[in-house]
Amino acid sequence: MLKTVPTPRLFLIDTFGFIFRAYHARARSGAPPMRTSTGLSTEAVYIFHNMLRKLLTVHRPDHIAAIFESSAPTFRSEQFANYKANRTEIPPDLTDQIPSVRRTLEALRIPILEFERFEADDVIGAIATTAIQNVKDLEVVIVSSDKDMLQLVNERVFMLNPMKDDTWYDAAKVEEFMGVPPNRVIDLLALKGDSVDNIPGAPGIGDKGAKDLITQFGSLDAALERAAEVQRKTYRESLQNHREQILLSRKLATIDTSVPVEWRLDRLVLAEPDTRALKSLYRDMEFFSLLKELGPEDDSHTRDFAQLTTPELVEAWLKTRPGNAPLAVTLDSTNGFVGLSYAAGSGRAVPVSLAGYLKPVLESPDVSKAVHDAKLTRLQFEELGIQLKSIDEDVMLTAFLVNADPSGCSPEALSERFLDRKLNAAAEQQAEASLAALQILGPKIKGTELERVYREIDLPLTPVLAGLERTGIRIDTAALAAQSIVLNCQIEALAAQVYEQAGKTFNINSPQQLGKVLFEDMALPPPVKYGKGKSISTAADVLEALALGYPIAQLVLDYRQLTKLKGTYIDALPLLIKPSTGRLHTTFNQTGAATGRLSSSNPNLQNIPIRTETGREIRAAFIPAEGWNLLVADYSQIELRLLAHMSKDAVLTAAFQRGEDIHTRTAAEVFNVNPMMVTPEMRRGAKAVNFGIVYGQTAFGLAQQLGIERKEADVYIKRYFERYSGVRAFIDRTIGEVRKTGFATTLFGRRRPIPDMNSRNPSARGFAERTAVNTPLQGTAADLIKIAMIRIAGRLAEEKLESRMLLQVHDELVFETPPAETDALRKLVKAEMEGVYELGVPMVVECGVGPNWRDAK
DNA sequence: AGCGCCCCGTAC
DNA sequence: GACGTACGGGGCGCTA
Repeated sequence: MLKTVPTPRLFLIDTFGFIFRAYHARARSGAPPMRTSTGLSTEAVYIFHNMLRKLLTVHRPDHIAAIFESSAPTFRSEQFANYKANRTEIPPDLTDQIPSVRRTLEALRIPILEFERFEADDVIGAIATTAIQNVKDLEVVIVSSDKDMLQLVNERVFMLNPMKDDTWYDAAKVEEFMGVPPNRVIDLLALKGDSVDNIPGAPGIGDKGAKDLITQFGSLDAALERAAEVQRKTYRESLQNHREQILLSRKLATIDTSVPVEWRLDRLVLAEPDTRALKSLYRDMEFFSLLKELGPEDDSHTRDFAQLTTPELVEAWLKTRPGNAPLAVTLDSTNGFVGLSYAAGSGRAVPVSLAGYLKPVLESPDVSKAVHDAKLTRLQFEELGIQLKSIDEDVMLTAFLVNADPSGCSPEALSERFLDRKLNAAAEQQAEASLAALQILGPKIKGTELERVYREIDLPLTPVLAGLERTGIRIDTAALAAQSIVLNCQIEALAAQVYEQAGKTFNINSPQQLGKVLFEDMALPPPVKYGKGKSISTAADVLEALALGYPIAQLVLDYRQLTKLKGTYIDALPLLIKPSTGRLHTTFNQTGAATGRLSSSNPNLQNIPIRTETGREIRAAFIPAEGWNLLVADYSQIELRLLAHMSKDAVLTAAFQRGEDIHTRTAAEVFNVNPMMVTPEMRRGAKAVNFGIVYGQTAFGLAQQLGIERKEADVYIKRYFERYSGVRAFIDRTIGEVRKTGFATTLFGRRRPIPDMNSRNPSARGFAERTAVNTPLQGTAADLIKIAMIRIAGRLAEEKLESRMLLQVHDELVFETPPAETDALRKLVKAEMEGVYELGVPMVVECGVGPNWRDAK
């Protein structure tokens, strides 16, 4: 029986022709450019990749090659200076994609052919011609969207246009499409020209004319010879007068199938795709859906290059590390790999299942570790039962000290900024990137005050914070559940009243709808202050101003407060309790605030309510371990004390030294009365002034805050600075220095760039100036409490106390403590916090003990 | 449906 | 325009 053997086929891809057309087709379509998160264009790669994939699956080529254009000048451009002149302006974002196009081909294991000085067209023509001459029965398929290529079509050469719905061209199809058979395509082009390739053609003869002339005379040569017979005057004269140009055009349009290219069919074989390379490409290009298709599991054998998949490989690799080299470590928990590197190019990934074999090294105090985020990495390894030792470098913290930009410290941001490359997601590459970034960032802080902040504050704080996070805090969920029910009733009742007053129902939560109801439907007097954007502000201060005259305003205020507390805290917090510990574990971020303060998230435990009664109920749900106490220690007026220290203002300093109530003192100064005569109202005003000074408040803001006239606020501020002249001088001096250096600096040398100090925009400049004054105060306070935390944690360990530090809230620390230790802890904490650093004024810490956070006061 | 931005409100 | 530093929820418009 006869077996039908499929005809072998060689596919030749016109690479540049394709990506060029694909790019422009997409650009013309008006679709937004496809880019990675870092701005790298990817659409040409994407389209090219999809074309290849379809080609490979639909046609299953046995033989294939992607032809690349020579980057050097070609013999054609030497021959005719303007050749393809209109095509040479390749947009830069397309040029940028060419290396990735190459990677795509390499990953799909499609052979690449490139010959110096030859056009892709000619190379394709030459290969197609020699292929069918030399290999019996072989068919050639040209993959191109360039109609010029149709001249190559014959009974064994075909063209496939992936841009045009995979149209398949054999000789008949060429004739149908072009109106002439393949061997006359060059004649046709010679007459009609080609603006893209800058082939001039015959002036006055277009598509239709060219086709008709070739059909009528059978060929261009015949048409030229018998030009006199042409009826239409423009055609006749064009043929007669532009003979040279037409012949040159034909020469340019002719694909030169005789260029000497050497190739071997057995080299142009399609192999299995390199999955590892494909994944890496997809990651870099952010083709996440394609990445997902490949699936995570076959990583183990496709990544064997960088992967240590057996204990033996792990042991062998570890031995390659020079004894003194710091080891960069990452843990990619999503994919389940530990990343390791001790030098550029040494990166390896170890499956988490084999992490145990790393334990001796990771836990060795003699092997120095470098990580991106010490606190996170420490906690991640604890989950694997590994206690990392000697974490001597934290790249994230180093980067933050170099540039206090909360958004610029992620591995991705650092990789892009300092390594000028997109971060690959593979664990071993992350480790390498950490090392590389550290090599650039480390020297920037070496020998400066920043290095001391790093070595003495931020880095030693990481295990302390890890402890706080690991411990978590206990929550009285039953109390919160009960509150939720009560609040629900109250909220519903309030909503009903609001709807009744409004005469309709609407979404009270929508400031937009609320604004319409209040100021349009109900015609309440709108605030002088409008919202920044389009809609009228319905902010609390606006509603407060209306509350006396219009009951609905107060109802909305109450509604807002209750829904806020319920949504943000009462209902949200219990959901975040970790089942394995039954407690709430926040994350403290050391690079979350530009001043050097910590921030807290998931949940944010630094903004738990305290001001309102309902809010305090929430605070009461934060409780110590069964039978223990909660101890709260907070710095009294730390920022104003720092202001006294830094400004050396005599009045402020004396007031703190005498242990006076600072707001009463300020009231006495500003209102020029004896402290005994200060009323609560006066003290309230003075307190607002004191806060305002720290934040750089203006008279307008103070007036707004206190509900007084601007002029009156002006007087307060003027008197304040008359009495506290040292503060005035400090503010002026600080602004001057920050303007000069561009940085605001804390007492310990932590610094924050303030770029807008010389801005022509008065608003931006004002903002910069306020920041310049506030940052040293806020930042120094942050430094101080961090140092205190490190010392307290040290003493808790040394003295083997069971008490645990739970939370930090900027100027406050929260502990849980067994009754037997409570007194000792109170003394210890107070001493360490107050004695953290000697200032020109005393530091005062107030401690409270209680059964919950609200009552520990 | 998911993302980003705005408004608003909570803390220090 | 007007008070510094954060985080987060809900609304809402945009994009896919």
